[in-house]
Amino acid sequence: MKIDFRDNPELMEQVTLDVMPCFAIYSAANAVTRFYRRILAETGLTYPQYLVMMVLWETGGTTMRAISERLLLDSSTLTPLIKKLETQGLVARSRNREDERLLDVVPTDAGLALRVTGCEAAMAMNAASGEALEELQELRGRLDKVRIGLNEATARVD
Amino acid sequence: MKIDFRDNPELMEQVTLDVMPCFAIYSAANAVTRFYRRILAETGLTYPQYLVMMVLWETGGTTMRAISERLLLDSSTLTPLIKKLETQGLVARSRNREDERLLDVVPTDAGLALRVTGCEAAMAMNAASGEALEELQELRGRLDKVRIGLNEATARVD
DNA sequence: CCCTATTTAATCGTACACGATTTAATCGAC
DNA sequence: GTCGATTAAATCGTGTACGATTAAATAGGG
Repeated sequence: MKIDFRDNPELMEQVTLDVMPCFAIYSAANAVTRFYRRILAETGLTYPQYLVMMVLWETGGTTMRAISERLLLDSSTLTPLIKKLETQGLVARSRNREDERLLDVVPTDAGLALRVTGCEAAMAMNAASGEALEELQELRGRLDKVRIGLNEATARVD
Repeated sequence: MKIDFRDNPELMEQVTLDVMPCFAIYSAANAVTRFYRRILAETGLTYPQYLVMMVLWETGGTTMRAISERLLLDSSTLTPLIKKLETQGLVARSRNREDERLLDVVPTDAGLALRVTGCEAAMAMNAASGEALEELQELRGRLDKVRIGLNEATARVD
């Protein structure tokens, strides 16, 4: 099963972008953020900002640590992003009373008010994909498995 | 089939990150670039740079315009990226003789030499995903359909 | 042939991602 | 309790993505 491309250089021609699932994932992700850019324009949210708001809508407010675990993004990505949400008046940031290391992030009324548009955006993206909801859920399940496999393989090297 | 969340606010609770295929795509794409960061470290390539090299390995050299169409990335992303590949000695950039608007991009010997490692990286990513090749191809097909649907929907607004 | 419309790269500004490092708070073994 | 280890955010540097704009080259109708 192990292929040595050095011994069979002609096999390299079989490895093309067209058959690489990683490129399909990468390219679909770019298409997702492009799509949401349009549909979220009225809210002023970018797609990653929208994901943070999703977590806050679901939880009603939580810590940056929890957002980081949920979205698999680290503090160096989330800190400036959440600060921007704060300046837009959509969230409030404050240190946690019990543990001052933690940052509480809570949606404001203005932030909560965007939830309707947010839900409509999610439905619009499902519709635009041209796939049935059932197929999309199957796709989602497979992607989750791939993501877990890749992240475990990446972590294993540490 | 059309849902008005304003009339049924309780339905918004059904719209969660867990069921959103867009988040699965986005998050899997982050996992892909994280995984390749490790495996491509020895080549000094980032994942997007690797994709450009894939196009050059397949074509033997082409124009920026063709790379842009193949990868669905525009010149504002590709120009600095390909300039970096040039300073790393992996590609040569030159204006096309027939049409001076076009930029020819050709792999150097050093660039061609990375192809073996590049093919091994693609195989490693397939293995790390934990899915069979057949499943990965099915996944790829579905993602292609979703990407096309999303990009058409995004373009339709123009 | 000329002049406008189109096409292609490049440039600029904004916003992610993430590795590496720093700082401050908490934990825990003793 | 104290101090070294751990944890959480923030900071910094590098490298994408992409909309908007610019500059240069080509195409094409009169």
